Amino acid sequence: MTTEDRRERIVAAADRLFYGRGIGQVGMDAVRDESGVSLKSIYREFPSKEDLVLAVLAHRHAMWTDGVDRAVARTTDPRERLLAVYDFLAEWFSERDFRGCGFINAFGELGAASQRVAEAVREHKASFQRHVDRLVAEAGGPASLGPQLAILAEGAQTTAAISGNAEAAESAREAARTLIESAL
Amino acid sequence: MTTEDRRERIVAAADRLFYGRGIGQVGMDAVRDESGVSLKSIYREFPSKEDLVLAVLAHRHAMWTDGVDRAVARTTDPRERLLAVYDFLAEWFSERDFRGCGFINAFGELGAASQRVAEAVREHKASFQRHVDRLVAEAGGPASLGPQLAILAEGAQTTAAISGNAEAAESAREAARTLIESAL
DNA sequence: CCGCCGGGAGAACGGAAGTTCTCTCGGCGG
DNA sequence: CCGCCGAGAGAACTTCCGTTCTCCCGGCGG
Repeated sequence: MTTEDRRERIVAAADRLFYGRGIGQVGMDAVRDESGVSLKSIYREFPSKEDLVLAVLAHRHAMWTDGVDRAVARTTDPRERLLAVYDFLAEWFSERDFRGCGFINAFGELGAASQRVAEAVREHKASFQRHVDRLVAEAGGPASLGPQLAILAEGAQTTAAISGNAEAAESAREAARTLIESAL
Repeated sequence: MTTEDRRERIVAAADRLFYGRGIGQVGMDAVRDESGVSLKSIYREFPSKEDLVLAVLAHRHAMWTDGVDRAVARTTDPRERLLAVYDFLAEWFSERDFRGCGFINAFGELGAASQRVAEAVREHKASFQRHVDRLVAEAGGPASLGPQLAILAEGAQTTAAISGNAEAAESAREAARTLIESAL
């Protein structure tokens, strides 16, 4: 097993555990058991749990960005591309182990204690906002529309996580459609 | 000092600490120091930390509900009453120690570990949804509008918390206005 | 065949935190 | 005045967990 393999295994295992149970509820022992990599090797790759958390967030960011990109790429119509974001959310929400946005969860838990985590979360959200802004610009919408659409996406995530109703994505999509039509 | 006094002091202190730092980052010793009530008395009122967390959430729920009610009561025009929700958010976001929705934070941290906490958060959000639905009904809006407006409020909270820009409330309010006008 | 070394298993260490216990004091009823 | 009880101060106990260490094996170069 190569070093890269090990790194990926560790991050994938930690992601599953952190996301599923909450970061503070997961000990490094659990990461070892889930990944099959010894504590010694884990600590060689990630000098502290915080470093592992940051790696997990980076991994999640890549996955999320990929997912949105793929959904958006399914069409070329600028308006449909904007709405595709909510289609992606709908798919995500209906996954069996959906538990809200991992970044928001991490922020609520560690944002006050770890500046690095807080910064990673901020950057993730800023990146999403930039993406939405770009799609809005391509659709010829006003700059004020970007924040509104991003807020809808955020709200859908927490609503779906807490009340467990995946239809939040439909409501958000509907609202987005209204906002877009009213702005164009 | 009466028993009620003590209970309130404990809950108020715990609320400040839990909300400001995250629940897991606050020890019972810190609650003792902040409240000035001995551990023995704290544990007489609240048999476990989880019980204290639930009391804090109940307290927060009452505060939040009061705040929304007061903002809504400032006007009688049904449409303005709906928008007043976002005015309340704007005030809240600009408070110095705003750190997002305490319920969402608690849910991300403990939702998977504590069913009681998860249930309290769900009930809080459901209660807010009912409130919004009622306001929508009074304004003569369609049932589909309630969830959309609630999602906007949720999204504004996490957006404001993470990116630290209180203007999220303005964006949400703007979006809400558009949705309302388009639905009536 | 032999030694080296990367990695796993798991014990060990140190600190933090939830919970309980002991001791003490001050007020209040008899 | 005396004893009792509620409450605070703070130590003690236990468990958990982040982190490190020790021991051992198995493969790989000489």
